[in-house]
Amino acid sequence: MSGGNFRSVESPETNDFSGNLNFEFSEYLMIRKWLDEDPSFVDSEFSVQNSGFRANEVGESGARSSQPGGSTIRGENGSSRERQEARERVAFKTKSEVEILDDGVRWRKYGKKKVKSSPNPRNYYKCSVGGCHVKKRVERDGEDPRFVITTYDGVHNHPGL
DNA sequence: CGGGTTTGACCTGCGC
DNA sequence: GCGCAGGTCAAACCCG
Repeated sequence: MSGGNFRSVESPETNDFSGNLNFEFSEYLMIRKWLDEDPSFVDSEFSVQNSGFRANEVGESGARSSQPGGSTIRGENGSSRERQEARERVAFKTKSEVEILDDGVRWRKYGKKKVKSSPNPRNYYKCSVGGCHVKKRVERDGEDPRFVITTYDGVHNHPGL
């Protein structure tokens, strides 16, 4: 039952925003999901979803009015782990032309770095919500520029936007 | 005026 | 001990 707490990502009825999208190409792949304390999760998750993620173009206007659809990554410690500060790291491979994926969280870019593994630079984002120290890493796939790899690092401590 | 973004510099960890 | 790669911070600038 790995990834049981991640079911919330699927929004079976939250398609209200489907008519407000700039482009409905919302497809993402969950590459990896692992806990800092449980290496067993490494490469344990590999799912393909295509239901509810919103990709906004540069300069989207008010598209962030619908509910996040539960896309907010939150660690519901359903296991024996009581470490609420456990570093949950999830890597997503999203097919989008832009890297601005509105998942209901306000991100503040705090750094950009070019990595050797890819000819494209990597962007670092941090949650601008006070008390929420969640970080996000966005990188374009070097082999498939149309794909964007988004890595979430941490768990949100604030209610959905 | 405030928040957010940008770019370079600096720091840390790991490998050799 | 040094070098490389990755990650983070900070000052300045831009936009709303």
